[in-house]
Amino acid sequence: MAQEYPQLLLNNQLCFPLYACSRKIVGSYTPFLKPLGLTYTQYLVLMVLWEHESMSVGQLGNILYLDAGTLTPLLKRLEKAGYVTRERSKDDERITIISITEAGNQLKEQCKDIPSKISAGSSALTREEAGELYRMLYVFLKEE
Amino acid sequence: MAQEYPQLLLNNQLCFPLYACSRKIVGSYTPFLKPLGLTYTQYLVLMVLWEHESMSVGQLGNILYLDAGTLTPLLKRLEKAGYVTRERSKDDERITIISITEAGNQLKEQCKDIPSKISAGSSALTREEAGELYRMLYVFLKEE
DNA sequence: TTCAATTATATTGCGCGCAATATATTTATG
DNA sequence: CATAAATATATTGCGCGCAATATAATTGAA
Repeated sequence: MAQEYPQLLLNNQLCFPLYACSRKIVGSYTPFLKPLGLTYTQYLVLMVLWEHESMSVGQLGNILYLDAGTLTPLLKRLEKAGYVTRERSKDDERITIISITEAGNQLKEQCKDIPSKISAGSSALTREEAGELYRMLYVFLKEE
Repeated sequence: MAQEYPQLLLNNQLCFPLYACSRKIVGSYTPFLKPLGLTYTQYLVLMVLWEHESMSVGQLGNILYLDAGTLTPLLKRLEKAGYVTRERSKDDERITIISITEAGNQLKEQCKDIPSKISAGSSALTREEAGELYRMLYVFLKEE
């Protein structure tokens, strides 16, 4: 059947390649993360904590664009694995402070070569193009 | 804590903005799709069927980069809603043929203005930039 | 022709991702 | 000071998304 509404064609939408691409690239981390017992989202959380050491659930959510419904159970799994601690702030009992543990910091050593292995496979874009892509994605992210 | 491995900084990775961006844009469809009782992925499936009318589960998966583990339950929900039918091929009983129904085709009328409403909110990129973004995403998608 | 390999879909299990709601704490207001 | 509003996190429910496994049909090779 011919499509009388060209705007409804999959190939005319920016959203679909973005969605498919995101899943594909996130999936490309699995071979490296699964042996460590990590998911991609857990890896993102750890990257933030490797940089900042300690942070509230809400701050983590602001940085990663995730809410407590996603983060709370994920953080409990990381806690159970021994990579983070969860404790209520003394100053404000509403806030839960997440901190990286010694074991969590040691994971960094096992993860430090992952980015280069990932980007090795996706050399189809030049450095400039990748930079431009990065910039455009942040235009969307920062919007409104 | 300073990060001794700059490649592990969130802001140095292309994958994260892609992942966050994808979720944000997919989420922007919700206000339009939820009143119709559809999810974004169901909407993608319907877009393919509005164009092609009838197709196997495997073909749908090839187009949308999704596997039977995702598609089978999703298609059963669309069947239950009356938007598609699922029947085994006469020629090859392994194949399940998905076909759009009358009711499924009528949904097209209610969806035809969604793309313009979505892109209206994301006018931060010029037409040329959007085209360039689209092209780069497909470079990743088609890779290997 | 028989049976092993291949193909197509379905099922199971688990971790998101997010909307909606609940709970507890803090802040603001009268 | 009492209490209503705001804030931060937790819980619940549901639909993906995907790996792993299962099932059934078809194809291929001896």
